[in-house]
Amino acid sequence: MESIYNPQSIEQKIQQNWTDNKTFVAKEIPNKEKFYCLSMFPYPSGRLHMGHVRNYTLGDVISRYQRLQGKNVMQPMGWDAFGLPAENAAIKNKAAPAKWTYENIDYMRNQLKSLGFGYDWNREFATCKPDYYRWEQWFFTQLFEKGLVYKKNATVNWDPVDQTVLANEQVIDGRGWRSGAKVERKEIPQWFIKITDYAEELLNDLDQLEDWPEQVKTMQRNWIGRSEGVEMTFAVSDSNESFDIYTTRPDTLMGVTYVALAAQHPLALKAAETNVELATFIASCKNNKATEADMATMEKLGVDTGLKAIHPLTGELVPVWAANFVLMDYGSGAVMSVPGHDQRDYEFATKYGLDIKQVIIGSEGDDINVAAITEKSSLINSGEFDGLDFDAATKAISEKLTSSGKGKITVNYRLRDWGVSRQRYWGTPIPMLTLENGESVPVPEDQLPVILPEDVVMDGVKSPIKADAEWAKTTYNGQPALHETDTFDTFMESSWYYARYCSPDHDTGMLDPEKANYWLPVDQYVGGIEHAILHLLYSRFFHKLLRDVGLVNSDEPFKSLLCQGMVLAETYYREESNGAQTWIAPTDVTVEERDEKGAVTKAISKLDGLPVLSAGMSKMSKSKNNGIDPQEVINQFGADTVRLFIMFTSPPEQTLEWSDTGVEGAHRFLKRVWKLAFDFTQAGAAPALADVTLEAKHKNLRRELHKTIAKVSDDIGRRNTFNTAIAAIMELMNHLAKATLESDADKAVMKEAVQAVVLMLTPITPHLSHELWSSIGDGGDVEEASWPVVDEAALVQDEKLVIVQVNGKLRSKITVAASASQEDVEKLAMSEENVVKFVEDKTIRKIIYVAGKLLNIVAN
RNA sequence: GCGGACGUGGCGGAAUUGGUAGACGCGCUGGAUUUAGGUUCCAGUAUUUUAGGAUGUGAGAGUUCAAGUCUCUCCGUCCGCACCA
Repeated sequence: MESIYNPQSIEQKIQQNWTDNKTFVAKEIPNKEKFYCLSMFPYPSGRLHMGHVRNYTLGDVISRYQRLQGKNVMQPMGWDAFGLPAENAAIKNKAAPAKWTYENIDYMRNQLKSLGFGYDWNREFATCKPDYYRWEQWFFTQLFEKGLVYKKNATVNWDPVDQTVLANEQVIDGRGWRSGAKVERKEIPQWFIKITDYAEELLNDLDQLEDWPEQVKTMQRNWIGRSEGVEMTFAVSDSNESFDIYTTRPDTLMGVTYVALAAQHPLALKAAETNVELATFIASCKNNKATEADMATMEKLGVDTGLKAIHPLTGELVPVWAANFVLMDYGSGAVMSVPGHDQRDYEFATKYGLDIKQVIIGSEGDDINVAAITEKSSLINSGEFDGLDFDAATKAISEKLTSSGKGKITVNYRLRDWGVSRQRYWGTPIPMLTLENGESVPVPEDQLPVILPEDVVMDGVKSPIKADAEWAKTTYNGQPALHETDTFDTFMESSWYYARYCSPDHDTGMLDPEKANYWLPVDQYVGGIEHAILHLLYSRFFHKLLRDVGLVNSDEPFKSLLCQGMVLAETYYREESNGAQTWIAPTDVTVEERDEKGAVTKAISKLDGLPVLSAGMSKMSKSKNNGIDPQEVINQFGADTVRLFIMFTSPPEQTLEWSDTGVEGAHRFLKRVWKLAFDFTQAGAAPALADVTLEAKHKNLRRELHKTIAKVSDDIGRRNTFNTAIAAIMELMNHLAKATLESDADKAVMKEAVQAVVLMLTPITPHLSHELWSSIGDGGDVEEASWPVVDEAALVQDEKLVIVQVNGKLRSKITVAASASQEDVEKLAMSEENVVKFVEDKTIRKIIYVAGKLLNIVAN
């Protein structure tokens, strides 16, 4: 072997070896424990960024570790290939989105290969290919037949820049998640999937996901937003109209002094026909779609509709108001207002001079003249319900409403049905037809797939399949019909790709159920926290849909979930004369000075030598120009160094701060490992451990080794704390570097240790380990080797270090025989000079002994 | 406003079951090698000190023989949701 570690000369060769030997091609093997490890597939944007590298390194380390554990591992990779950036790039480059996408895929595939990830490339697919999306179209028509799909003319979020509809989830702070444009409201026909039919199950099944981060489950619970309450009907006085309201506080029903409708409520709209003030108010609400955060703090405004509603229990008349804070799409778009016991209603009532009635006893200090009493306690001023507490009152009142047919107990969800229509070109065509009579029918199965033409010209305004009037024309049962020209939300493709990997070439169905049920559920899913709600909720929903059409037999798609943190880097800028900031890439900056906190106080540009300002650490991004190109680091140090640095610097869920010196440190460590292995090969043949006599130093070294094996196995296999696993290997290396290589026993122990180090590093630095194993291994490739086993006998200590404390303070450390009794230890401790000094003029009150570990003498 | 996570050296971080606080790495200091720089190797690196110790994990209290770890109050940072009736 070479004496010097030279990653450039080995990595490519080894990657080729993996390809040639089909090392990572996975097959269903009955009676062998399977392990399906999946990292979230990338959008083919052009180049890998450091976030991808972190994500995929985590997945690869876990996969390779499980493989060494003897499991049948499947780790696939593919492309989330539909989406907006391809259209934008196409407009800019005057090329078709398909061409741009396929070129990016080719480039990024090579990048992934250069990082040495152990993917089964036979399973690769891109979601923009008809042999993938045809099954998505087929599935949608199945959902239509099952009544889980409907078309609705609805107010949607309209992104004026991207010219498309956004799902609620794609609106962030009132702006489009990609364009950042202020979202407007617009009414157009949309296709929806009834995810709300599965709300209860999506909520309840979160409880079985023991290996998901609590944070993600909490976010999903809040997003589904289940609440229990009562729905009741208020009749409108002097008319035959009525409307429903929803409340979670039926106990306060007797305190209702008015009701409030959403501005868009049908009754409000109708009343506005003869009420100019109301019409003006409704119009202003429509235009005033501020950001959601602003809305929460926005002034509560309303207008009296002039209508009177009849209280369902007392028969009293209460005024009906239209108010800007009532949401049309939650509950029924109307609320009963109890200003005495709801702070928002209280403020509204105070503002408009409406009655405030107390029906709940407050605690001491509460004053209905100052604020609403929102706690739950006993009822007053509520007639027959006086004295009841919240639960009893809720029960009694809802029973009374139910028996008189004026209300019922209901459950409400914050979750809305999933609008899947997009007015974009680069997506899966929605497989629906509009007949001449206006009826919508699914495209018959024998006419699927509806193919998206790839050879198109983007004009930047209209989708090519909308611009070409001929494209939509077709027939249905001999009658003229038109194809839907909208495409699916790209979350549709990513909602089932994990299942398609099990049988990517299956061409007679969406999935091959036998293969799908062999591999599913995914054992370990790795991806960004930004998908905590949308992608992960939709995938869970799709899995249940797949189950309900008999394609899979599990309830949940992802058994265990790991969400990696962001990658940060130093950020530098210059203040321009007009006040704008110009961001300067950290690779173009030389740091000259840091303060005692390590913050950069002086830095200059390498390009012009003039000073630049530091903005500290922030997420690697285009806008801050602080991305580090993985390719450049790979070229300089090799893939293994990048992988090691990323895994060592932070625990996986935390943010990772990029550091050039840290990368060098990781590289330095690999050079030391290489040197140790090289020196070992130069020392001559090593005899078997069984054939040598071990001295104390050998036993100590073996104990360190096996302690390390135990820790690394636990850290990687159970805790997912790769950083501490690597630290333990480094610590072991520090011991090994000091060991001599002279006697046969030296060599035998070193052989065991070097082999274990190389094996333990295999998941993290697979190229280095592969190469070293060919020189120091027992034959065969390291990918086929087994994870080192802890030798319990080597862990046994003849002597133990006992910490001696006096009154809880460390006074001495003594070494005792492992068999020593408490009495022996006490005697030894009492003979320690430093212990005697602290107890001699005191009375010993108590002695605490933790066997073989700690002795605490309590004295005063 | 609601929910969640977190707060430890110059920096990233470790301490898994309440039992030696600061593993490992970076940086820094000194030394060896070298014409020099770089590389590599060795030693040191929480604060303070009268060199015995004392202090120290955001602040304050509490429980305990023993608290970074458990309890309470407060402060701060980050993330998610946000007029949800």
